[in-house]
Amino acid sequence: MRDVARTAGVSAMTVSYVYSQPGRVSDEAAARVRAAAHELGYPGPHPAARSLRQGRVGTLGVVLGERLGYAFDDPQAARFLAGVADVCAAEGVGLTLVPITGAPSDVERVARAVVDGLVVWTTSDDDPVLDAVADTGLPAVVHAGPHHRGLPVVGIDDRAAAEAVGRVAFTGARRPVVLGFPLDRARDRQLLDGDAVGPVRFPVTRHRWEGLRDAWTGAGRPAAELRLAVCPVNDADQGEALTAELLAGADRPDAIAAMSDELALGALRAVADAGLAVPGAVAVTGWDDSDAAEPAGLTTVAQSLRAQGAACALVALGRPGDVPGRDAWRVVERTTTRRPG
Amino acid sequence: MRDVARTAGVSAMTVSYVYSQPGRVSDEAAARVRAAAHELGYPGPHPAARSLRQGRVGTLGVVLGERLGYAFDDPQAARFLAGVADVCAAEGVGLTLVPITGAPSDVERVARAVVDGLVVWTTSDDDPVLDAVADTGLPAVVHAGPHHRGLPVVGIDDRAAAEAVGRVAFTGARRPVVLGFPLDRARDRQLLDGDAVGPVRFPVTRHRWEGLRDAWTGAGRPAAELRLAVCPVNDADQGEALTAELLAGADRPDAIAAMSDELALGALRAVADAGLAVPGAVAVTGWDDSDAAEPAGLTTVAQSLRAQGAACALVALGRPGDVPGRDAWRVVERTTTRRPG
DNA sequence: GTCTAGGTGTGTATCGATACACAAGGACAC
DNA sequence: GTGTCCTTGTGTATCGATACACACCTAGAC
Repeated sequence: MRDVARTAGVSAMTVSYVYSQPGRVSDEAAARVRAAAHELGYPGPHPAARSLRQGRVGTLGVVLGERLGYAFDDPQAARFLAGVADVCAAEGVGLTLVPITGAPSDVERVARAVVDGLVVWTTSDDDPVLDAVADTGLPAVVHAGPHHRGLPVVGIDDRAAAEAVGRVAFTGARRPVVLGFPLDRARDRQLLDGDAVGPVRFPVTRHRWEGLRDAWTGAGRPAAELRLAVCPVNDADQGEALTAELLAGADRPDAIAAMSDELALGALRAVADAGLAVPGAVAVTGWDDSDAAEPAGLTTVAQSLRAQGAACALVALGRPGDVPGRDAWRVVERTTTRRPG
Repeated sequence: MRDVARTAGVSAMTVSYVYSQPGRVSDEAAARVRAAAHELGYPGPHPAARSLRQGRVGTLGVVLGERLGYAFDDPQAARFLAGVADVCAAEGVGLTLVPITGAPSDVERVARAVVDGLVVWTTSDDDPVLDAVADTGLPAVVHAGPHHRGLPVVGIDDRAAAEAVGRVAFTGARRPVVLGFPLDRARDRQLLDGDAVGPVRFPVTRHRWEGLRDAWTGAGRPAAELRLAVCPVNDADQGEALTAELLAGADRPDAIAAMSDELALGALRAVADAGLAVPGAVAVTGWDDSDAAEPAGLTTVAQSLRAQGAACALVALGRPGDVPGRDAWRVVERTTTRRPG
């Protein structure tokens, strides 16, 4: 920049103004500066230097607690991120996915992120990344928990919603199964009896599980009867495969409450492949009311991950608007569940 | 940082080393520094300052030429970005979506992006963002064109692939239609006769259109007979709606070559709804061989957007590895097209 | 003729770190 | 006793811009 200034015969400040406040400089001086910049191949102000001086980067960080590809593979994450992206676009701010690998160095990666704020996609209670986020001192927000060191949390009351949808899913059922997310970061695939479920480290998984269990035990049934099948990955294929196994095994399920529409849609495929009737032989519920839920007639919990993503983005940009409340959900009953009575 | 150094009774450099090269400092000094940092609430080195000094940010920029949400809405973009994200994760680098709105200020946004390299998702020939990308002087790469000021381009030979799949799609057809992407950034929805197609500004659209047209005229048919239906948005609903209109109109199509699997799957739905047989009454082809193509029996062009995304990321990180060649595609014939003869 | 206002240009300090070269001191060999 | 090496700490220069206050000059008002 100094060279440009010299060549144009002006001071460095004038060059700076040409780029940052074009009105501040006379047309003639600006023309000379631009000519000199072109001649010397000066590409304009260096972004990092500008960020340092201005104390503003112009980008919002998102921490996924998973490898980056997850952002585009997991449909729920993608819906959430689309909401974040909407706000970023409106505010003219970039969106940076902070790289996470699962290694201890992740903490370091968060600390190095060049961003103006951080959004954390829901993670486990014991994820060290949460500390790193809090340590940055940047405006930050956690989606759907856990609560950690006073970081704000945006999300619905998963437990209440789970209990409500559970009551619908388990109507008339005798061998119910929950098709769920991983319990902890090990992400093991497993099938557990309801009284054998150990500590659940992911708050979303925990709350939904507890709510569904409450729905079952609230009807006077023993907790052990409600089984939990854990899908390591949230996609329809996983849901289909696991459901197929369950249907082929003893104690064929007659009600499946899934923690996502993707898992539920996979379950529906498996049920259809097994030649069983829905909801007659097997009732199925999902979670999210994604686009595919309605055509499939899937009973589900409607919440807007996109709206939640947008709300998180606003909070992390230091401009909290209307944040959807913890009660921003409802059960949408369609045709994959039984009517009471 | 200076305050921390003073409090710990060491120099600023020692503090710096504690964070950047922990082995370089004695345990005792490091402990004092950490204590002082904790006491003063020093969050560790400032990322922007560090980036400025080191000349490295640790993040890769992606320019989409569309509003950010597009990244998560458009399935092709998402597949491509998943590939970019894979590489970023492996390299421990972040992924920044550069905000684009369609306004002239987009150029400015690219210039301000704090990144180490840039990947441009295919855009129109006249997109000013390309100039801005070249001006940054950062390592950059354009996916699938256009070629611009020597920026490297990664992608397949769309025209050759289109001609190949066109020959399959149009076998035995008399009223073929191309279900295509927008022609220019106006993104108008329209239905054109083959000889009335004006300049096509998106290279991908242009190449696929030209290839498909070649396939038709190469069979000795007049160009005007091949119609082009433009879908503003790449999703199944658009493909379905537009196909439904075509099927209801005069000159009911008997072959539909779509520029994406999403559009093709929508077209299949519309054909099924109209009670027509595939491929008997209507043949259909897609593009990409996405996950849904195989179960649907869709004939399509197989290419790996994910692999292309990964290759682009490596190039933009200044570490070009094996870039998939322009011939990294093939036609996968399934059951939605007719057999010749 | 003087005073005020507004438009332009400049200088200095600063944003917060790190690269690099160097110095001090101890351990060790011979 | 001295030469070498290694560990550990320090100082200085620098990365590349911008905020802010100030100086200058020209108009116009009265």
